[in-house]
Amino acid sequence: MVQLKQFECDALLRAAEAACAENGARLTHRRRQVLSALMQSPNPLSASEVLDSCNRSAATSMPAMSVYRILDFLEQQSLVHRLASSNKYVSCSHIACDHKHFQKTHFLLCEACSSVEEVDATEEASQALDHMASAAGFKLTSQQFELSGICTTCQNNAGERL
Amino acid sequence: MVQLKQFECDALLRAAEAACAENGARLTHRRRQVLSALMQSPNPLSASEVLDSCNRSAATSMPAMSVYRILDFLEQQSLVHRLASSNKYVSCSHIACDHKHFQKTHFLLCEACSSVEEVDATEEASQALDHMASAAGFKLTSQQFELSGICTTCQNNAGERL
DNA sequence: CTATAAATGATATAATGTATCATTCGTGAC
DNA sequence: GTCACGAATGATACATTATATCATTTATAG
Repeated sequence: MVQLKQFECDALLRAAEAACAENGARLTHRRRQVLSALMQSPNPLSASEVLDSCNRSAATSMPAMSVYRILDFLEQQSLVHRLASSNKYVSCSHIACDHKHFQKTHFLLCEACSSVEEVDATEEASQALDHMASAAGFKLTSQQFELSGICTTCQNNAGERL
Repeated sequence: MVQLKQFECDALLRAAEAACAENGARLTHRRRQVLSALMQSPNPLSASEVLDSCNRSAATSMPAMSVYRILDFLEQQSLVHRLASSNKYVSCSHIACDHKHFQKTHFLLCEACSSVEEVDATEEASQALDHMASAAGFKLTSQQFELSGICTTCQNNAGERL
């Protein structure tokens, strides 16, 4: 997950608008504010962090209520993902491309810098997990997991400090 | 995860007491109340559900504050686990045996009945996930994941209803 | 028995999320 | 254009969940 430059952000917002339109929904001003707050953040944001971010960068202040509503909306549109483990939100990294969200995406969470990487599941991993679950009689319904670790950057930083 | 009979519960409480003693900690009355509430529940419980459960089954009412404190304590002692995805707690299924918590345990969460199964990670799955993560430059620090699915019982129930 | 630290009780307050209804805005019918 | 309608937002109240703090009680060692 990388902080976006303004022109990249604009392009994504246009793509998001198109995605909404396909579903008969609209990407309103408020929704755009929330989505771009998430797109511009290098880390996942909680609802109130989104609120703060919106209120810092805009003239008219956003009601807290709206943030909750809009995050739900954006999640339904698959424009943002909710990370259950931290109850925070990230903008989807597939807004521009037309990945139709196979439900085989995982999130790698860096414990050091809190950055998030959205990765496609490998066949290998999917099968291994399915296999493990079925040994306990479970049939997995979701293949969207949140895995904790340390990202490349932070591994390097740790090395340098030694 | 199965609701425990009273005598099983007592045996586990004794084992838990011993585990605490090893760490120089005590399993007090209040802590015992909280732990047995979790052991007797077939599902994970939130902090306030634990509180309700304690207050239903005891004469003296427990302050809410204590529940938070005690859940933290029990988690440190590895007697209960916190499920990040739902922010609920389950009693550890290894209290009696001396699994020393290799950090290679996963939780299978049934979406239908909310029951939880604690399973050991397979080598296969561990490797596949490590491999997937390292392809994105991540080094996994935890191998304790929460996987959503449907348990055997609920699969069968669904079949019968058709 | 007493000093000490740990644990609990009690209270206040912060943080987060939901329910509800009035108002505004965008869109299509006319 | 403007009117009616539904969607979206604003505003308020409230419920739920969690933290901070300090007084009190309890267990244990000396």
